[in-house]
Amino acid sequence: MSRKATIGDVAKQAQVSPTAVSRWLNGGLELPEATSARIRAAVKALDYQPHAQARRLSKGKAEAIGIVVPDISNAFFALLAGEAERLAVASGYDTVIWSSRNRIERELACFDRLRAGYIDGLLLITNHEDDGRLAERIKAMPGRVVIIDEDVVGGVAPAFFVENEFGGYEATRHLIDHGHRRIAHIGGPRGVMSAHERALGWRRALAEIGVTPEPQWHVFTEYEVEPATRDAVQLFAIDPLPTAIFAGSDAVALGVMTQARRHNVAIPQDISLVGFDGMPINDLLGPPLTSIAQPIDDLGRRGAERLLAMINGAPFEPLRTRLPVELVRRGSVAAPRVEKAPG
Amino acid sequence: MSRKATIGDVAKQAQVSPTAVSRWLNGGLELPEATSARIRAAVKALDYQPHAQARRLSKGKAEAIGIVVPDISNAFFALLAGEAERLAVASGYDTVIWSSRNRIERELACFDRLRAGYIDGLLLITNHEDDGRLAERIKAMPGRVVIIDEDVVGGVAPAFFVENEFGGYEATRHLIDHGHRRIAHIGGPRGVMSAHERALGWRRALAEIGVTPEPQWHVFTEYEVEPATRDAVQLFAIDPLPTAIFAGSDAVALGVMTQARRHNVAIPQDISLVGFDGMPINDLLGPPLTSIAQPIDDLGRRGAERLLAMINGAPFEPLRTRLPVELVRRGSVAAPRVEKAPG
DNA sequence: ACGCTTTACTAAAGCGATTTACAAAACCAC
DNA sequence: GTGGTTTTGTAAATCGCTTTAGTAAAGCGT
Repeated sequence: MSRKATIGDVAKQAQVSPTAVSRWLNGGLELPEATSARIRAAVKALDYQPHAQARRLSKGKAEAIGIVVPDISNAFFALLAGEAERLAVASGYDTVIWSSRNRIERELACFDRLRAGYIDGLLLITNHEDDGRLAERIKAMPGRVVIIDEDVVGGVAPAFFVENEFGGYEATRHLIDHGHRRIAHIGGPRGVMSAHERALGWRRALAEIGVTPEPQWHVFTEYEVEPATRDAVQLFAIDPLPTAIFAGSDAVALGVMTQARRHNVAIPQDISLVGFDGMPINDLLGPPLTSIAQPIDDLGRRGAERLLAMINGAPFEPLRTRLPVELVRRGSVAAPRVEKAPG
Repeated sequence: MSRKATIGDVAKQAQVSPTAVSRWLNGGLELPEATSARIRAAVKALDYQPHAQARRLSKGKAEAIGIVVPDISNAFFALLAGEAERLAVASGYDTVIWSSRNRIERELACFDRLRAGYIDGLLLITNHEDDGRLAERIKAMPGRVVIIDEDVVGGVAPAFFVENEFGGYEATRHLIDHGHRRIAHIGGPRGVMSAHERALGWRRALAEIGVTPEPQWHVFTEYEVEPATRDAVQLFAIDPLPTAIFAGSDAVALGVMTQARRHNVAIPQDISLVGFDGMPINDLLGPPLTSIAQPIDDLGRRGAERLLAMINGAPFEPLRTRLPVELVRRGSVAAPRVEKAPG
């Protein structure tokens, strides 16, 4: 079994110099048909393919971008990453998807790969509060990073978020419109922008009807099914039970649904529920989950677009873009069984 | 803004040769404490990190593996890839996840990356019938490819599958045990091993009770929600309606559930349903989906394990390993409303 | 037939590491 | 103080490709 063919082998077989082969292949050299034909034939015969590392070392570009997601087995992130990847591939870039498991060390490792030239740019999707290290790395690589979905405080980079506050407001407003007043909220962790903003929207809607949420109405958890399932228990310990719950993400809503089932609480008969994300599967849940839909595709696509543009020389402007959200009505909201008369 | 530090910069600062730095960093050189301290200091001061492409070119290894999945936004593959990635990372390997969108050209492109030295090995998860090209590529890279979940006919490589036939049998048997006899099957595409085997199990169970399925009882689709939703229509056109359906995957079952809803058919009251995969979310569907659970974690883990072992010199043995499946009872199966007396 | 432009290439210098082969200095035994 | 060994390194080749700078030959106008 012979070694892989190099550009030298091709050159020899085509009776030209390696330079000629390289330049011809990369489109920088016009050659008479006879010569190109010989090169073409040699490439074909030897099944030549440039060595990726060598090519990249030489060019000083990796022609690849990285996408960091907290957890690739979370459907939301898988969708997001999938969309970003689709765009990158269409632009001729390789895509490396990393699952950080929400551990900052893993995220920092991705920045190392960026610095190491393994990738040209990074699409960062994080899920937790930064201790300053992420922001610092981002600052160190201007024009190489785009932030999606969740903020990194002090991270100077283009960013694409959704209208979290408005989404929280809409979700709560929707519940209020059905007659609810005792509306609890289980959302993402403290110190995380999206969680904070969604909770603000929830508070604002409640404030509009003169309701001040009691402290235990607000439960903090993570944006994943398992922690949410664990923490959702607290909701069912509130006395009197809330008549509705606004969950900070669909994964969190899944956790609430699991606990509701365990506590023999029927949704929406006993408690109404609104999620946030608008995952396609919501339609098929029992009951179908009403949710604030994010433009997941756009988020991934526009993030990747911006990153590629910057890599290819577009000016570095750390703009923050907000994308709209939309309430999608399904089956998890109904009027409350019995609602106290307002104080 | 200064250029990234190279090994030469470190060497200069530490007053030694680049060779010394390289060898010391890679553990090949014992140095007196004074010298190592200088190198350590220089590395720290310059925030030195070896250039990935250069290192890889030099070493002739990429220290990375690739994982090809049909669609990363499909939860089953996301879970599988996530688990394989976890293991690879734990072994110090980078992981590149590619979404092939089930297009063979995209899969072949991954083989090109393997040949190009961009990765050291490939974990192949495919979903469709091969036209011979995949098998050929696999053969050309012995010891570099491991196949998971779905066969590539003629692909000579270690492979990890599940007990598809037994799973199909169990699923159908479970329905039969509830009194069903008119059991339809909507499964994966023609020419795909898992689909074929699961259907065989279905036929065997039916044969045991003397039932020969009519041709229209067997619907072919793809293992994705959207095509399955489209094709599931055929099931609801069968007259008389089957009392139960065995879906070839949970995604397919989701499609069936969608159509059932549209046709006003209640699961499990009007029709019972069994899926295949055992996705965690099945618990939260309406109704919770009874399904044949695959050991997804094991599939990913053992595949990655084998691949890494081979990359590191373990002998190449193209063994096919079968992993067990297990029926998980949830809420989508009930006794039929009315069952015809046996012929 | 001379100079100028165009055509059709090539030599050689990188890219940033690793690795092999070798050497100066220090140490040690006798 | 001589020969051998160990310690502490280094010079230079190498990986496979790209790219800059340049040249020989052909074509062309006059």
